[in-house]
Amino acid sequence: MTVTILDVAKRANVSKATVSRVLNDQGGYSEKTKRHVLKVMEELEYNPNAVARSLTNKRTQTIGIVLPDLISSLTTSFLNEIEAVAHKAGSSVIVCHTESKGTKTMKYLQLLHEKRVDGVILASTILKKEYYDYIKKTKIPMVLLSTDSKYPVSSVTADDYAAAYMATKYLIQQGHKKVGMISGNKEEWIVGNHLPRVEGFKAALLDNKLSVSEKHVVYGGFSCEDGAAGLTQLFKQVPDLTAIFTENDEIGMGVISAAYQLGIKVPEEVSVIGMDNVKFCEYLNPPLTSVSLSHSEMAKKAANLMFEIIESNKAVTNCIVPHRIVERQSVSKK
Amino acid sequence: MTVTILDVAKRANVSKATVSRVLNDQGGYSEKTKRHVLKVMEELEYNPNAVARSLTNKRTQTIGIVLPDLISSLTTSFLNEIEAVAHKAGSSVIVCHTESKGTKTMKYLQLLHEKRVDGVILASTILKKEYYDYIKKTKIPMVLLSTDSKYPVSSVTADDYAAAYMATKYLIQQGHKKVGMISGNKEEWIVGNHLPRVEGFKAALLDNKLSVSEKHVVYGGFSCEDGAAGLTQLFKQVPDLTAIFTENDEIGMGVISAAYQLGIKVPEEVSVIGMDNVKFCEYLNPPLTSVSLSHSEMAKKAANLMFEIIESNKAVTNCIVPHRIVERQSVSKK
DNA sequence: TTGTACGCGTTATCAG
DNA sequence: CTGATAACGCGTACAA
Repeated sequence: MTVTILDVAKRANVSKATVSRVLNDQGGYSEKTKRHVLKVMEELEYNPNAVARSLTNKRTQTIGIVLPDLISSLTTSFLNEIEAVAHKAGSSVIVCHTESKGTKTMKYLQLLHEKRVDGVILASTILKKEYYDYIKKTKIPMVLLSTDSKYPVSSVTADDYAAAYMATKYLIQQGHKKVGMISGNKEEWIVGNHLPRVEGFKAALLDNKLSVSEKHVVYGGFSCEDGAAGLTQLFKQVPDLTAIFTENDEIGMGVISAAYQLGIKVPEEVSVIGMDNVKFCEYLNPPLTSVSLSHSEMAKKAANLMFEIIESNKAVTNCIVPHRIVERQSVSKK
Repeated sequence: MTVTILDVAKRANVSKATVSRVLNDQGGYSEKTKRHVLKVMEELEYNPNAVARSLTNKRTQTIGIVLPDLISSLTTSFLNEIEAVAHKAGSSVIVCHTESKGTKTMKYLQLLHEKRVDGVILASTILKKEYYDYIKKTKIPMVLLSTDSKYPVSSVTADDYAAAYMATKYLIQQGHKKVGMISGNKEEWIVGNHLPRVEGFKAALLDNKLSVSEKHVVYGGFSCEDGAAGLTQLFKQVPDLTAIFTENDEIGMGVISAAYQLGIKVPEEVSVIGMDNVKFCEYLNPPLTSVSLSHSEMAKKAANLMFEIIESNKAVTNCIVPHRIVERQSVSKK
């Protein structure tokens, strides 16, 4: 069947051990035998078996990433960066896609453990006690991506509160006094029982002595549809609105689209600022001003952290990536 | 350390064999011992080792998917569908991301073989002879997603030629006589040495006795930027243009955006039709008419096909998913 | 119904 | 420098 290390050994008149040694060039053999063995490998088209290797090694050179239903641009940024880093580190990545409600998360954790992945990156998912207990017991190295947690687990996140504050303050600085927010679903993003983005929004308003109430924010989902629906809802709740902060860019895209259909001019009649600074912002009409959370940077950091933990047992590290506003044409002065 | 099947066996006063049997409930044991063994597993928090299992099994319950740099919405559709199907089939998926030029493809194929994946889905990538020879030699089950090939390999694709033809014909039916195309990079999509979408475009024009020449199509990349650049380039090459067919929706998004910035009205001055019918089409200003290739359907089919091949050695199957035009507001009658 | 013993492909530990 | 040989954790004929 498939040629094994033993076949190579026989053909080369050496022992398995020697073949294994040159395979992982560990040294401890003559140049001559090395060349010979290498040649035989060529001839036999030998291909090592990573499964067998992993069994003795206790390393699979594979990490898992589990993530919920996210905007495709986010998912892609995360995946691309992580895969790139992993590949550089000689590892592969298994993707586990928990649907929105995250009931599958625990199952995936178990599955990944069964496959003996070297570590798992948990993205945009609240670390429940159940999960924490599990990874603690099994000692699976884990890093949280884009979520914080009260447990001692490494993480890389953005400062959602501060970013939302910044976005709102920006609007205020442009002269807006009546500003609303379209948020994503309440349940899904609860981190430690609060909504950092909503709180940042409110705080900025309060600090500038502007009116805020529950009427100023509408809760929906994270998609374009929700943005479109949110716009009319928000105007219903506070009719003299002049600016809107949307929890992410898809929502922002939805409101720009809905405004267009409704004949409301952006930014002349309403300004809108999004969040995430996803690629398409630049290509909307008008281009969407957004606060950049550089998800790819977060993902890259998370992946690098992961391998540091795997390889050198690095201590729990929590890192926060910076954010900034990138101005385009969806916000005007008031 | 970690508890193995042997630990369970000892504690339960049975042999490994018995434990193994109840583990895979193969029957051939008394209800009593089954319950007992199960209980012991619980107590010991036994977690099977998939690596060891794979070694004897010759099945890793893992498939690989290799794909190039694609639009994020495509990547996500592909991945989500494939992962869902795989998960239902009790498998995981390893993602391999070959950068645009695809030089890493061969390496990934080898890597996946080394990991002894049960099969690989190759997406949007030309099946070079080198790849084909390799999968033939190694007997890795493979299905092509969104690419055809002259080799006997299973595949699920769209009929790019027909779809492009349909898009162009649609424009013509709306009364347009001067229509151009913005295509993606020449090299990347060469399938059997031709560009089906470009050819479909040209054929539709010819069949309707309209003028076509190399001037009517500009070649660039597949992104928004390329669409934006393509627009001005195309107008330079044929100034009296009234309609544009773009090879994908991102390009279409780019031209809509560029047109807006240039003060060219869509669809009043130029109509544009895209391809792929990606989610965001609906939320552009104006919403982009596009020919739907239902990528998620393709991906689902591909994944299902993959498992049929793995499990029942299904013969080479080539399937083509249908396409249709979904009308929105970016095309007007002339 | 249950146990024994061997194989899966590598790596690692000792000897020589 | 090189070769036996024992793990690694599990499945499975074969035997009892």
